[in-house]
Amino acid sequence: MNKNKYVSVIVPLALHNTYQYLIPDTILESFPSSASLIGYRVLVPFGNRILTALVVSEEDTPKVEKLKEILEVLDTKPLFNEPIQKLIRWMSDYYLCTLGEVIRGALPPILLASSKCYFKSNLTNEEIEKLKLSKNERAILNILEGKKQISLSYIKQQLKESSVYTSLKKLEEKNYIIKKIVLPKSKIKKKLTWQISLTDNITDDEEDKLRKRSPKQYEIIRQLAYNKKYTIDELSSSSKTPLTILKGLAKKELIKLEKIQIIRSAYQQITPQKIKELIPTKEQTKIIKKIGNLIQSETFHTILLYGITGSGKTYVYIQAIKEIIKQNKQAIVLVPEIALTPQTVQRFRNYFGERITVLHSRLSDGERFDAWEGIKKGDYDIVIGARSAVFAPLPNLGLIVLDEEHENSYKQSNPAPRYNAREVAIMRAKYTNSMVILGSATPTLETYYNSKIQKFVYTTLPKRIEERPLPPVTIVDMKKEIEENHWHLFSRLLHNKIQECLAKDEQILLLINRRGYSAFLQCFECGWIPICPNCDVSFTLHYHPRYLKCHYCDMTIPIPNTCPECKGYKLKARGKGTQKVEDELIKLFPSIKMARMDLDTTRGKEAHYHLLKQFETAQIDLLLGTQMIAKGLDFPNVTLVGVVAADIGLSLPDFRASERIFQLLTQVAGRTGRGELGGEVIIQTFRPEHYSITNACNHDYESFYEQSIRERNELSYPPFSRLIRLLIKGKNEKRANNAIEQLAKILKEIREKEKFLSFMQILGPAPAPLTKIKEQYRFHIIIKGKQSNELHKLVRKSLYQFKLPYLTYLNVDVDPQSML
DNA sequence: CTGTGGCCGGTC
DNA sequence: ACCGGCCACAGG
Repeated sequence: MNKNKYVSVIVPLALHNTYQYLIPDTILESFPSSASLIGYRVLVPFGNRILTALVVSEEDTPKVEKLKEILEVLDTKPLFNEPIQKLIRWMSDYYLCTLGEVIRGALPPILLASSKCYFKSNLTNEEIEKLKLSKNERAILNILEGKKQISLSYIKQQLKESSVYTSLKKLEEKNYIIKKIVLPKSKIKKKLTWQISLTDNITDDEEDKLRKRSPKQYEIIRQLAYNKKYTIDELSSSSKTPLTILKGLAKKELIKLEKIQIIRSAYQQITPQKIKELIPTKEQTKIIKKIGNLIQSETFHTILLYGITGSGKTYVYIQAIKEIIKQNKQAIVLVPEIALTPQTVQRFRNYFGERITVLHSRLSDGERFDAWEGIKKGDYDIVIGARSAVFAPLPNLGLIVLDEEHENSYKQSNPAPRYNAREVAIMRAKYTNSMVILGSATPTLETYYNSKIQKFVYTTLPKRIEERPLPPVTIVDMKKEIEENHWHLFSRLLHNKIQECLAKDEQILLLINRRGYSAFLQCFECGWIPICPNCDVSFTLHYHPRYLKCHYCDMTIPIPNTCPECKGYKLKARGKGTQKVEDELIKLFPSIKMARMDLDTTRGKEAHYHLLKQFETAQIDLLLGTQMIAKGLDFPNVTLVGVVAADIGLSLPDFRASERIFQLLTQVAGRTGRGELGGEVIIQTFRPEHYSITNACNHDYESFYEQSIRERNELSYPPFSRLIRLLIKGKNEKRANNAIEQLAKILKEIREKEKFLSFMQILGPAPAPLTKIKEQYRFHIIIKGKQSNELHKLVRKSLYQFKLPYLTYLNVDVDPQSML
């Protein structure tokens, strides 16, 4: 009946508008008249390309005159259910970004592919040389010469700045090149294989016949006797089993031969292991009961699970999930960085086997697609994943667990949507009447505060399992070490402890706090430091092999022999990078078996997994690393944790600096004393009196909280206020600077005009602490206000009036984590 | 006149 | 984001 003929879609770009299209009759007819296309993906022409877009509404009248038609409907079911659609709207509203940006952040990239342009040359090399051509045209033809087809993006990349479009168009007009537009793949290929299964028990008679007449077929039947089902590659014949043999068997109806889909999964090597059922502690039982009651109520709640390191939080998650599954609902488990936590995946596998899948950014397109589809179909009860798994399309969500709730990897800082998975999880739970469990041994001040004011339900595990004590922590005052003329990377105490540990065949974790810890080069005559020309930060010195590298733009240069300023030769290393610590360790303990775990050594897809496996199987005595070794590892044989320099990062211009140090130290200290061997922690620092360090040393979260929250209150920082950061960047310094001035002016004008906004503080404009990254100059404004909605109103109104100048870019960051 | 690069604004 | 169109300027 009066079926709507028009749809409005959002395109996955930074555009605020929705765009309307006509549904062609052919498509209209193929759907029942009652069906709605809302939430479906469609292929649409947009400008001169083709995009995957998402339908958000239907209309029976056109909004503008000339409408284009939808090319194709890509889904057979809405991609998002209603709560997720609501969540997407909320995100665009709250994080001040477009709907297009939100769906780009929420969907696996292949689901939003757009068309690609390719070019092919009609000419041979000699013909090109004879022709009269412009510089650009010749360059393009040279790129295309002898190649099958070259993508537009590659040509643009090769020709850098110069405008290629006019040249390409001319060449096409002259018929020298052919343009080809390739539509986005609407469906990713499924991986298929043949599955062979025994139809019935074979009679002796038949078996006999087979053995005599067709030995190859007989061989297969014999194998199937062990296991009723095989895929074709699993059949353990010497060579590949020819399909014809199987077909022969199928014809005799002895086996069933079907095509099935192979689910690509990144975590196949993690198979369920038999485990003995744990006996919960009294505290665990109490919390599980409390959470169970809340789950029974089927109403939205956020629960803080504050449990010290090693207190058995994962067990509580597992029991809560079991409860959810009983209600025929599903759960999401968010972990900070999945590559670092194969142990967590393993534990969930042990409990839930095949009903769990993994979702994170390192998956291949195929793996991600398969996982996504499976989740939507209801093949899984549990999705475990990093930040973006908060959008997993579980049909009947009941619970979201955020493990290590304090981790800042839950906040996406680039690109937009600059969201925090913790807030998004809470909103999603609200829209679905679900529960959220935030677990941490060092909750963020914001979260702990929320539990104090009863916004969150507070639960706690104050003791370690099996009554194991927290490890004793010793602070070594490095100032004293130097006063006593012991000028070394390792204090005498830490040195001795490492030695003892090695002698006892126990394992060691050594933490290098990377922030500001990297080594750099300096001329000892004039003080010159090599600075990256693109980013205005000092180059980091690398040792094996030796070169200088900028950690912001990856630019690499050889180490200079002489100082370009004073022509002196005294260029020396300053600071202590992980590699330098490694060298020092080898010098002190020549026979030590160690591994370094940092961004440089864990590039590969499974590098983490292998490193940790080696550590687990004691092929390594000492694991040296940055913050990543502080996260969630559970190795009972680790009896010593050393922190080389705890105070690095403490004096950064960031109101969260002391919180981060406290979290880091508490977490890393928690990596030991997890087995019968016990353990201890040595923290080296130049500021032994700082409350982040002393409180971490005493395992005293409560005192740390009291002191920090007082500070936050006095300075009116979160949770007592909200922040929005506006950053403008551009290659042209003056232009970017003018733009931020302009924006500040508008903000201030609006604040004056609207009385209720008069309490908003506008800080800046100022150059950002990192003034230049990748040749772009950066300026920012930070806006602070008590009320989140007023803050949003001010910024939204200002952005509406503000026109961004050419070649400058604006980042809006709501609740920023970092202001550098 | 053409080629090129900067700038602006539209994309249903 | 990406592209087409407009304009100004250089070079013949």
